Amino acid sequence: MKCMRLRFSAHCYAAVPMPELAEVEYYRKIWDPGLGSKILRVHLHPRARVFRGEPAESLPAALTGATFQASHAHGKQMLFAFSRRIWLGCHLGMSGEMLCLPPDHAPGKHDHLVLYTRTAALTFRDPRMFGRLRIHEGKSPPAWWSEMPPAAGSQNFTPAQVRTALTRHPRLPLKTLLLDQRYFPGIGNWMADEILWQLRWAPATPAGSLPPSAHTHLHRTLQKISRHALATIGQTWADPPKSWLFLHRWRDGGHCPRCSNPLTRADLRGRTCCWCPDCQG
DNA sequence: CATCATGTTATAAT
DNA sequence: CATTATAACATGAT
Repeated sequence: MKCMRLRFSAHCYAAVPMPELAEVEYYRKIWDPGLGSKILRVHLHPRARVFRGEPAESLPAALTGATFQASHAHGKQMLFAFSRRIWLGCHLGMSGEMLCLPPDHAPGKHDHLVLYTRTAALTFRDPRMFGRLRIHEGKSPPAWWSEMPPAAGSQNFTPAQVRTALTRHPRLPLKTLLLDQRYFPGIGNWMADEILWQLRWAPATPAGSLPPSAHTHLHRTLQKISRHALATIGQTWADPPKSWLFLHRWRDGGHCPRCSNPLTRADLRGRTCCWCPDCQG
C-alpha cells in the first residue's frame, strides 16, 4: 500500500489510486531502481486480460536477457524502453500500480507482469484490469505514442488545441470534454473538476457557449494546474495546496475552500463531478 | 447485500 | 459522416 494515496476520513484512512497526469508521472519513476539492469526472468499473469490481444506469450523470450534502458510518461500513458528495440506501453486504467519489490517477490493475484532483475521485482499490479500493457518492437516508439497531442503541461500545448476541442464538440459539457484524451492527454476526473472550479465555470456548460476570450483562460488554467500537479504529486506525491478544490472534493459533505459553502457531488455523463454551486453557478 | 470508484471503448442514437 | 449518449468491462472498499 506504500504507493497508494492515503486520505483521511472521519474514522479511518482509505487507500485511493488516482492515475491521472501527475500520478502517472510519479508511478513511472517507481521502476527507476531497475534502470540499466538486465531482466533475468519474466512473470506473466495467466489471465493477463491487461494485454488485450497483444502477443503476451512473446514477452518472456523477448525480455529475458534484455536491459531496461529508459522510461517516459505522456498524459496517462507510460512507455518503457528496453534493449533489443523492445518497448512496453503501460496504462494504469482505474486501479493500476507500479511497484518495485524485493527480488524474491512471489507474484500476487493481481500482478500481471513482473520483471525480475538481480536486485528488484518490477511489478505492474491492477485488480480491476482496466489498465493495459502494449508491446512494440522497432527502432522508434510505436505510433500510438508518437501521435499523441502535447499534454497540457507541455510547452507545445497550444490555445489552438483548446479551440479545436471546443468548436468540434459544441454541445458537450465542459467537464466531459476535458476528459477527452484526444485533446487533453492526462486530464482525469480530479483535474477536470479542479480546472473548472478555478475558472469558476459550471461543469455542465456546453463547450460551444464559451466566447473566444475564454479559450485563452482555459488554456492558461490547464497549463497552470498540470504543471503544479507535476511539481507536487508527480515528484513526491505531495498534496496540492489546501486552497485548491483537490482536498475537498473526494467525498460528500465537503465545503468550498473559496466561499465555504457546501460542494455538490453528482453524476455528469457517467462520471462523478464535484463543484461549488455558488462559485460556479 | 447494495452502492460506488479519479478510465476507456464499442455500439447505438442523433 | 461527425458528434453525442450509454452501457459494459472486473474487482474491492464501504
